[in-house]
Amino acid sequence: MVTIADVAQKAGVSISTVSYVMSGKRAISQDTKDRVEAAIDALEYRPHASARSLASRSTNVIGLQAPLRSGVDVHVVMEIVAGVVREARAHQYDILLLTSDDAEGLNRAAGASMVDALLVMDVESDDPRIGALRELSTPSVLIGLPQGGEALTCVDFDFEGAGALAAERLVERGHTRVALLGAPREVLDRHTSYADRLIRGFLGACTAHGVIGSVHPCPNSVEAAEVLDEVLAADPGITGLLIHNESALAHVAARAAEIGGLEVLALSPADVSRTVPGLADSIEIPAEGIGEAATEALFALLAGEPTPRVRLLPPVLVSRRDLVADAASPDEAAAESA
Amino acid sequence: MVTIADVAQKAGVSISTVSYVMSGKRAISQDTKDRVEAAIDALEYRPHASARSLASRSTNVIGLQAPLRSGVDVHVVMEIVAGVVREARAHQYDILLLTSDDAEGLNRAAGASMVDALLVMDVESDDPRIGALRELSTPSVLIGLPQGGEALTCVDFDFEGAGALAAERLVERGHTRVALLGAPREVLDRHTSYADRLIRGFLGACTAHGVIGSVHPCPNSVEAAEVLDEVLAADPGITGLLIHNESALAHVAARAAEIGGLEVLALSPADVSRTVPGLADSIEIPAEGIGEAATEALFALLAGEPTPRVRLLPPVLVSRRDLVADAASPDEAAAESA
DNA sequence: TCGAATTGTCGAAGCGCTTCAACAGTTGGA
DNA sequence: TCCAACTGTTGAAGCGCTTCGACAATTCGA
Repeated sequence: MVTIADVAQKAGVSISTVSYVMSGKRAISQDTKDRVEAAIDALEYRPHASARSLASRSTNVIGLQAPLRSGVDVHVVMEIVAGVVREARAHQYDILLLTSDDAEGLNRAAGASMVDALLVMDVESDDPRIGALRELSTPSVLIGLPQGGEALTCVDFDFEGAGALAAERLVERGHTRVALLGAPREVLDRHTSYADRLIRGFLGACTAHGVIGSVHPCPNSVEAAEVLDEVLAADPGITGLLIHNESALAHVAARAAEIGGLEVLALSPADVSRTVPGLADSIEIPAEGIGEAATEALFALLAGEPTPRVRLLPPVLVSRRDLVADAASPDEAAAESA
Repeated sequence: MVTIADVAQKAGVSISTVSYVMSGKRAISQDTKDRVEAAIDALEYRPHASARSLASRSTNVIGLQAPLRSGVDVHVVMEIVAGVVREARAHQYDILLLTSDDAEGLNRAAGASMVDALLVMDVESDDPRIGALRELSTPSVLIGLPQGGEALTCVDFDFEGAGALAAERLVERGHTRVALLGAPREVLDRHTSYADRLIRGFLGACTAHGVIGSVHPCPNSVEAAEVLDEVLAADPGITGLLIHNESALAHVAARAAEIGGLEVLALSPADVSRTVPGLADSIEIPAEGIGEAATEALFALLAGEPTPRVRLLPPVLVSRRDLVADAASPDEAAAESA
């Protein structure tokens, strides 16, 4: 293996000069710099990561705790991870993947100084990991917005705002009974932060606008269509739907189209909702953007810059009304059935 | 931070004794061992990963190059990654996530001694990374079976065998014209190893049994159903289908049920095919098992144990005929239309 | 009962890097 | 002309660990 000593020898300078050329922490004459860089290139020198980290007390690695658990929306998780990795690489950082969803993984990575910082996904309301993170001196950012996470930096999509925006949009389109088909039951039962917040925003806006809203868990499979049947059987007055379930979206949308007289609003990553026909409006989850924003926040923390405690990416309603045959609004549905 | 010196002092022994207690590389009296372990617990000592790796010349980290690129089946990728992580953790190894899908990421991780070994997913036939890996002295295992990968250890599901098994099963059920709806076009165009092999196995078995088989790219969306329509329009004699596309599976199966007279065989992870109604037979992709097997192979390599160059996990046909109303076989279809 | 083998422990030499303190050489203000 | 202030470079001291060789102390075969 080629070490810094080899480079120094080849360039005819001392080891420390090579180090200073690489880090730029001391002024070096152009001439010396050139010789050192030539030697580095010629030898294909790569500094030994552990040696560097031992001496400098930083690893240039971020620990990412990503859930590979059941029920989560793999598509969204992957995009968030992609955003994290991209942003991290832009800062010369690498990602250590931690998948045990407990505090132990965090303690291990931080305790062994394997990482400079931690990024934690899929945090639940009242998660034991929050306490663990608070104990740690390692900086961290949560992707999510749990209760009890006050002292930590949180970044997420504004699910509460999205729920409200969706409800308002449905109200605006004339619906008076609306339903949210969301995450599968196991996710709701875990009180995953985003699911809770979406529900709160949706029902809150329904109440505020005096319309009747209901919430239903929804499996990640074709059975979602049957859930829609059940929901409509229980309340045939429902005409507006918000779907927040990537795997169920296409099935529910298809069934809704069969039934007719329904308007479906999707909450999903853009590339998912775009492939589903018949969706006039949708709210896009900027999954990759969440990963990026969280990583940015982490770097700000690492740099000691002031960072807002909570950053929520705003929901944006995207309309494809001009591209798609107008979906049923209640009036049209009434006209049809007349 | 608490160091090995703190532990040594607290236990009243030398630093090297502490090290030997932890590694077990030298005999230590039970008494001393107990005192050292008590000190470790009391101080919550965690060895500094970089210091350890610098001294021992090994990192206990595996670099995993996982694709976050478009078109791949995120579900399968996630499961493979989960299998890798689980097996790695069982050996006290961590995973460094490399997502740039080029050779540079591999060179960087290996060159900087960040990893002890490399695991590379989603390898294409004739992939430039194969050459890079061969140059490297870092051991590596490919998940996939590319052309030109001869000199490297490869682990994968036996897609060729699965294609053949599927075709044979369809033949056995009496079909004489069969079609494979597979990966989206972009994946086929890339000549991703698994897609190529599946096709080869499928068509090979068709030829061997004298039935007519065709292959069609299939988008990851509801449009897959339209592809089925087109395929049947072009050749109405087709009665047997093999679907290898997680996102398209439910849509194609649903359309096939509408049309009637078709038998659908799925090739997908068990938890995906299980949620789709009307699938009598399926071949399960043991995604997590692939990750595990690949990681096992990597550890064998690392331990200097003899390792087979290629390991393919065998396809297994799972029948739910006893659970599901029997899907149409050509005879029944004939009976129906009569 | 003696030397050889075994057991348990320790000191010290690195692993490859960063960074501090020091210093030679140059510049420039008074 | 002299000294203060830079500029550019270096040697050496670690960072926290592993591991080699050495060495007491103990055990054991003859």
